[in-house]
Amino acid sequence: MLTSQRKHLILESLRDNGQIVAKELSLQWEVSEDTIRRDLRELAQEGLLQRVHGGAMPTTTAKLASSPAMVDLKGRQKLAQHSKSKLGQAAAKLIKPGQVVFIDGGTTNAQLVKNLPLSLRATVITHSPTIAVALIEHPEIEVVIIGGKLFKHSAVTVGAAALDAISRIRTDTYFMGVTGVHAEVGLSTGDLEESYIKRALQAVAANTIVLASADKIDTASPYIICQCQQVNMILTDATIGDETINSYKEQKANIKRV
Amino acid sequence: MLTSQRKHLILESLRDNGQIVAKELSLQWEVSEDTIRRDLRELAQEGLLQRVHGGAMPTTTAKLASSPAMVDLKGRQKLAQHSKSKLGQAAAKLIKPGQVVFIDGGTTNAQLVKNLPLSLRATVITHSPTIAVALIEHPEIEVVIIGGKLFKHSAVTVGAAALDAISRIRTDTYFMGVTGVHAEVGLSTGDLEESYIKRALQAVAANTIVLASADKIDTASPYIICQCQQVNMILTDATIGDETINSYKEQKANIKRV
DNA sequence: CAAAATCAAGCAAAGTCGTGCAAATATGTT
DNA sequence: AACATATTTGCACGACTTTGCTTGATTTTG
Repeated sequence: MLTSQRKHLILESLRDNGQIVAKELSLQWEVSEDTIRRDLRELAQEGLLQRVHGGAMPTTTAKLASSPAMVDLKGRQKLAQHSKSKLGQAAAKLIKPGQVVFIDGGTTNAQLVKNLPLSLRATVITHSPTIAVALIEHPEIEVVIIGGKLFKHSAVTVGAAALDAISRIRTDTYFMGVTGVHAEVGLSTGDLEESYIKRALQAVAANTIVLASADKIDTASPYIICQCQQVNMILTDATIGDETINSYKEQKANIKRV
Repeated sequence: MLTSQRKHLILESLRDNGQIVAKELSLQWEVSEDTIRRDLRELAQEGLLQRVHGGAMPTTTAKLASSPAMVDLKGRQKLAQHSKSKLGQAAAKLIKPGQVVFIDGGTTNAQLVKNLPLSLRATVITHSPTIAVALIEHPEIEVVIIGGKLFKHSAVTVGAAALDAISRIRTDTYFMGVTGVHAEVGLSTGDLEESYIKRALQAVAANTIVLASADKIDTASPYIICQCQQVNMILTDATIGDETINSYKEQKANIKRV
């Protein structure tokens, strides 16, 4: 396993779980605890996390007096968040008044919800309780929740009950969340159940739009959802290079930067 | 569990409940009381809380000696929080390993969830996305969400879809939330749709337990769910007087104070 | 006052950390 | 291709931290 890849995954895990336990990761990835500790040391040096005995915590949660490293870090976080937020803003503009849309789980789609205007009148169907809670604030949006067994890693419902409920709806647009976008492999996700749900959702949607932040581009996860050209649009970061974009266009995928 | 993680949770719990009881946290997190006491000692050293015999209090409460009126007000708020938390604790103890329970929406039931031990293995069915999100932290609890149209005022799903999903389940215990408890009127709530859902849930549950904080007692809301004696138990505040309790017992209602 | 609960201090076991070192693997140069 | 240089990784070692337990003091409660 590559060092940079590991560091990347550490930060991702920190975002997802709010904490890092060195021993857990060493077991999970079959490397020594020393290696994880070294990674944590270096990431802490860059101000990307806070080391604690046994692992690490996000710097935001850490209650430390402002250190010189903190300024640097906050700027960097803002930057990464900013491009995700841009993506969310662009996606939010695609929802027109009166439409019925399905919003998938995931942090990128959470950004979409954050950017929805409070006055928007629309119907949002979701299988993510997190998204549903975020939409309570919007008085004009009718929210419908797809029930089922809660898959905790992604915080969305899955299983037969969810599939059954999905089969009884039709939506204008489906905002699909993915963990991997790859020109040859296609769109992919980390859980088999989820991949079935995503295909079912695509089948009942007139349009499917994928929101993929830069870190998802040119990566693949275990379970393939469909090919890139099978969705109506892939929305990604402005930071992605021209040649990368072209590799997707060669596959006739409709990929757009914002 | 990481030390720093635990300290953050202590401060969070202090904000939520207005007080810390060392023994309770040691039971809930399955660490020795010494460990909790050590954490409290160190947090007190940093001035983040005020140690008291048996646990800790927020520093703000202690500092308010200056304005007598404010002490009273803040103290009352803290007290109200504390008694709600007590109710949650008592209810949490009623859930036994392996059981299948339905947890209704509402702040009192949210307190129940906060007090569930992390190691509890059980199945929780809910129609509240808020409750579902709170349970993501619990690794051993299987969460099932009842889908439907989201009723925003209470943040629970309602409607035909929800009723249909409810008709297909059976639970050991239903923790019902209400907005009114009255000896003559019975149990009531503020929304018609919700009252139907609550009756349906009661019908599929072997036991129904009502959690009612002091402010609900002897009040009535527009939509009646059922009579007080039709549920297996009504759990309420220790602050309720004996004569009030007796007025319910005369109706053969099983009301208990904690 | 006396029983019960809570507390602090000290101790030992287990867990975690940093440093130095050597083997394995990449990278660059001749 | 052969060699030198740099990076990465796992291991060993001693130092440090955390934790639960014991003991005896202190506080609370009836």
